[in-house]
Amino acid sequence: MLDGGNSRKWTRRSVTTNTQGRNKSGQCSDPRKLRQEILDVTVSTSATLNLNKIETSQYQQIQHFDIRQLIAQNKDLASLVTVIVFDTETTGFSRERDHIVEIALQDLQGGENSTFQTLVNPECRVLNSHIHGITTNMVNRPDVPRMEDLIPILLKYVKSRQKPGGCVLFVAHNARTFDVPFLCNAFRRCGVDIPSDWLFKDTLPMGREAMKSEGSKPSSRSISLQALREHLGIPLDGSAHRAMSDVKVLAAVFQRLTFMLKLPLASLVEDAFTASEIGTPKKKSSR
DNA sequence: TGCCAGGCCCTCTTTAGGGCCTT
Repeated sequence: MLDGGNSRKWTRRSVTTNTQGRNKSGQCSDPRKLRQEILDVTVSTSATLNLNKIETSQYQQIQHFDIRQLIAQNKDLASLVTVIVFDTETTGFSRERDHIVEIALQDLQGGENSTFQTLVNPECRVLNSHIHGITTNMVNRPDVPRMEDLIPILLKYVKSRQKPGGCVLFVAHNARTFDVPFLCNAFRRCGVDIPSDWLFKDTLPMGREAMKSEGSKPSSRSISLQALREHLGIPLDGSAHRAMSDVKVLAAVFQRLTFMLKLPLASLVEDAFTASEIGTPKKKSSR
């Protein structure tokens, strides 16, 4: 159920989300319309956010989820697992100092509402616009959601894609040391826990393994997302280093890698990690 | 003044160092 109750106050400032790659300014004052627009991901959306802490906490109370128990019980994983490829653009590499400026998701089961994309207001200057083309002026605006505005929407969107009693497998390139720590820190700053039924899969070691299986020396071939895309003959759709464009590339790369490595869904899920397994940053080593 | 990201993997290796990957 997406509504989650009717007694909440709708007082947050207006924001703009965009679920298909284009941002459109504008506001919506009707909460019911907001709900409809957030889920209507085949068109650009604009929204006034009215979600409060109480609503967010509803998602934090998800019961502990143990996918390994389901595997042991030989449950039909295809009917339980939602695979979502995602990518984040940030203000830099530091998970502590830098912030997310764009996030995009694609549910691999496809169909209506299968993609979600939005810019994120980092509330700081964007100094690496030369990388992704996202400028300070594009995101430091009242109609672009801050992370605390976005999290309830994101939780709702993912919940809307989730299968009853199932989990979500989020896939990203370098997920373990980049996207997931950034996501964890963004949630932590907002006082929200990553749901325990969110699992994560990193395609970086998959790419390394696939190259190895082809006989390449590990050090001789790049396993960056763009290098894998070129190697696998996948066309670039949009600009590299924009979140949705990279998500589309990664979705194709991920499916090719699972085929090359003959990885069944159970294996993918079993090797996945949870947000709680992402440790706190270590002190810089002496080397 | 010193720091400025962090984890994984490879090798000229494991009591270490350096490159890759993400923005």
